[in-house]
Amino acid sequence: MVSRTTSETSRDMAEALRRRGNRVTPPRIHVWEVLRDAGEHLTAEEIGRRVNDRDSSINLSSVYRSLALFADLDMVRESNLAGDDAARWELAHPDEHFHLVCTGCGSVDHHRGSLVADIRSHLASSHGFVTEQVELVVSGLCRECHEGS
Amino acid sequence: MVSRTTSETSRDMAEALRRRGNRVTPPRIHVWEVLRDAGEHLTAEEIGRRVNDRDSSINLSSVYRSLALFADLDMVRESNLAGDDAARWELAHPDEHFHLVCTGCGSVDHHRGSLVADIRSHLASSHGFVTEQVELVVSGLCRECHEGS
DNA sequence: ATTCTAATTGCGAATGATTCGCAATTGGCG
DNA sequence: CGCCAATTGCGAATCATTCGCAATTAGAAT
Repeated sequence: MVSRTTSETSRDMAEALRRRGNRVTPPRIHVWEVLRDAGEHLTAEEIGRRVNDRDSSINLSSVYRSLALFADLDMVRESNLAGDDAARWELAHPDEHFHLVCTGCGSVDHHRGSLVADIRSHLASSHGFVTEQVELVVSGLCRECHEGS
Repeated sequence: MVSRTTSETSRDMAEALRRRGNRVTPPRIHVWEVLRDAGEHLTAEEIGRRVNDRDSSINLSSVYRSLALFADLDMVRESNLAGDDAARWELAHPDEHFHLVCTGCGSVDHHRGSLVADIRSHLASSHGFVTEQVELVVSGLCRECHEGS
């Protein structure tokens, strides 16, 4: 069963681009596939490195431009993990999640659950606030680091 | 009734600094008081401007250094509001809150409530994750902008 | 009060992520 | 196959934040 809300395949990605009048170009294809294969959130720099492993002629600027475009189309998501300098990117997922950053081991866990939806409904009912995006980053100690100390 | 957990007065701030062996200097005093008087989150640049209104000899670097020190002592809090470039600062408050950023009018509301505590306890019980800091920024449309459209 | 010394400052230069301008290239419709 | 606006590569520009370092200063000791 293929989801139509997320463009899981490169083909879907290409369609999504063309539908909006954007071209399907090597930088975009590679950025997409790198993000796809990584599964995790990557720095623009990391993405650039991996893209260059596939095609060394692609410039970092184009990586940034591709990411900006995909973000605009809600196909990738940018997040700024706790007090960090560089933004990180990942494929957009329909089910919202947030990040658990462990200050002990540096691991970043993707936490899925109803929390984000709860926040959304809480704000809607109590504040008349229509949520567009929830940016939630929790830092602390994961179970392993906590028990180990 | 004066809170002892937050150093509400400049005197308390001075004590807190000296207790840790830090000096009480003009940059620190002014940064503190500007933040205190503003009540809201300000950019380092904005803080610098206001500090300079009081003492034009104070350098922006010192503003940054003061902020970093206060943040280290948990006396001010840095937050990176939604997809923004510059960080914003405010006095640390013992009761946790988060920010509601309206994409319509640009207003930033401070939302107090149990949500942050809920997140904290949820993660502790279901994930064994000991929360240190919760960074939550919700963007969307506030009631006024929502109704007005 | 005066002295001493490490902490702190002001200044300007460095950094590092991200963006921009622009001429050269190229996707994709006809 | 050819056109032409969209896109790229490249290098320079931004912009917030940080750093190095010599000069200044808070505050403990005298």
